[in-house]
Amino acid sequence: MTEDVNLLILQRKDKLKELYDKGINPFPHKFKGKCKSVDINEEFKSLNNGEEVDKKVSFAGRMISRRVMGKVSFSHLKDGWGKVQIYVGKNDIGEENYLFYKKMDIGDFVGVEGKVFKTRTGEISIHVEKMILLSKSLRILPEKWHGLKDTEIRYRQRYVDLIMNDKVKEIFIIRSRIIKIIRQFLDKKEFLEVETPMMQSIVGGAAAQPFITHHNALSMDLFLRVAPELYLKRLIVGGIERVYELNKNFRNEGISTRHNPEFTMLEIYQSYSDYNEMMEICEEMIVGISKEIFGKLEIEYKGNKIDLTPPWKRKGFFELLQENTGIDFSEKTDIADKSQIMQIADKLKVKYDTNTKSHKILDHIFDTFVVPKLVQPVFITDYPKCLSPLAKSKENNPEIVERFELFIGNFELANAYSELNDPVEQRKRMTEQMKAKQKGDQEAQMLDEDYIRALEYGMPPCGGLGIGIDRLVMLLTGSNSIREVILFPQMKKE
RNA sequence: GCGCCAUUAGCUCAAUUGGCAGAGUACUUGACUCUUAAUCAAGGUGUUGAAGGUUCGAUUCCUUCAUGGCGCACCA
Repeated sequence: MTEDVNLLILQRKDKLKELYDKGINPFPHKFKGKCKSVDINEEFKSLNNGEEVDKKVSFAGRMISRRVMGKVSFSHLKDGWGKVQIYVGKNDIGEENYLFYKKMDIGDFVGVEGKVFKTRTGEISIHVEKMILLSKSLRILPEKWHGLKDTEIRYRQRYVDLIMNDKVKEIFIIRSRIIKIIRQFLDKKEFLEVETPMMQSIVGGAAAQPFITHHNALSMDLFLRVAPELYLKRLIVGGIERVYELNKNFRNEGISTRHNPEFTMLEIYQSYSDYNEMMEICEEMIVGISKEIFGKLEIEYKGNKIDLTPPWKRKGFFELLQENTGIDFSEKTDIADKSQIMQIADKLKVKYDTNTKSHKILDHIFDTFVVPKLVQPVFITDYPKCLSPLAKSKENNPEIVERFELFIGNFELANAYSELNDPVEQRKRMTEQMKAKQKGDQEAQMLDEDYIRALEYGMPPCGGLGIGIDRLVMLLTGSNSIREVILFPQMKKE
C-alpha cells in the first residue's frame, strides 16, 4: 500500500506541525476520570429543558460533528457506548481556547470537563469549561449522512466502518453475547472447555482441504486444523466426560457469503449420550440464546419469519429427498450404485460431473431440491454412511448412520452424530478414506493411527455436536454474508 | 476456477448519442450566543481502478489486468 497524498491529509499534517510549533502535544498520554456516554445520558435524562446541574463531569471521545454559530458551538463526541453533545462557548473558555477548538478536526479525540445541562430542544449536553486535544486525526472521515457504504472499504478498514456505522458494532456485541451465553450454558451443564492443537500433523475430523504450514526447527510440515474433533474424542477416552471447544477452524476452500477460510466452530462431546441427546442440547441452547438476547423466539431472516419454538421438526434424509423429488428413496435404492444415482440425477435434471462420486451427486440432489425449502428449523437425520466416516451406524441398518444436520433459514447450522467408538470399524473406514485420498479425493481424511490407538483403549458411547458460530450469528443478526459477522474477513491483497 | 455486474473528488453519487468531468458532504475564509443533516456568503478540490487499442476527440466503445459484490463450482 502506498502512502496517500491528498490535499486534505496534507492540510491536517500542517496543522499537526503547527501544534508542535506551539508546544502543544497532539498525542497526550492519558485522560483521567472519563465517564461513559450512556451513564451521562442516563443519569441526567430527567433534567428539564434549559436546566443545568452543578455537578461537573469528565468526558472524552472522537469529535464526529461540529456546528459553529459565532460565539457558541456544538459538537458530538462519540465514545465506546454512544455519544454526548458538548456546548462550547467563547465566553466560557476564552478566545484562544475557542479558536483552538475551531481549528480541531472532525475525527480528533477530545477530552472535556464541564457541567451537564439540557438544551432548549431537550438534548443532554456538557457545558464545556476545559477542553484538551487527546489525539490528532490525520484522515478525513466519510460523509456524515450517507456514511460509508463501499463494502471493500468497510471490510478492509473495519475501523472506519465501526466509526461510521453503529449497526456494525451492534452485530459484534450480539456475537459476543451469543458466545458468552453458550459458555454459560455449557459450563452450567458441567462441560469442560479445552483447547486442542490448531497445528496438526494429521488432518482429521472433517472432509476439507487444509492449509499447510511448516515448522522450521522440527523441519516438518503441519496442517492448520479443519476440525478439533479427533482430539476432543481422545479427551473422552481420557475420561473427561463432557468437553467442548469453541475456537477457529481453517479450511482451504472457496470463499462465499457463507464461507470464510477461518471460521469459528463449537464442538461438544458428551459421554454416554447419542445424537438424540445432542438434538436436545442444540435446540435448548439456540432457543435459550434467542430468548435471552431478543426475549422471543420469532426471528426474521432474509425476509422469512422463522419460528424457533421447540420442539423442532425431525425428518429423515431420504424421507425429505422422497418428499421433494417424488422419487422412491427407500431401502432398495443402493446409494453406492453410481449408475442408479446418475439415472436419478438425470431424471431430475441435476447436473453433475461424471467423475463425481455417487454420494456427492446425492448430496447435490439434496442441496437442489430440499435445502431451498428448509426455512424453519429442522433436524435432518439418518445420513448415508459414506458421507460420515466418523459416525456410528444405526443398529438396524449398517448403511445409515446416526447423524443429524440442523437447517435453519436455508443453511446448515449444526452437524452431529453418535460417535463411532469401535476401533476396528473406525480403522476400516479410515482406510477407505485413505484409498479415496490416494485416488485423488483431496478432501478425504487421513488414517490417524494414534486416534485408533485411543479408541482401542475404549471410548464410551458418546454424542458429538458441532455448531458453526459465524452462521448462528448470521441467522440471529439477519446478516446476509458471513463477512458481516467476522470483523476482518479474508480479502485479497490491496 | 467459471459467469454476470461494479470501480468517477476523502466519502455518497451524477454526467444525454462518443463532444469543456459535476453536485452534496468534507475542507478553507467570512457572518451568526441553544444547534443537531445548523443556516447564509465566497473559494480550491480529480492519473474517471491500471495498461493498451479504436477515434479529430473516450468517464462513455474494444482488449487485457487488478480489486470488490453477487451467483455457480469447490466446500458444511
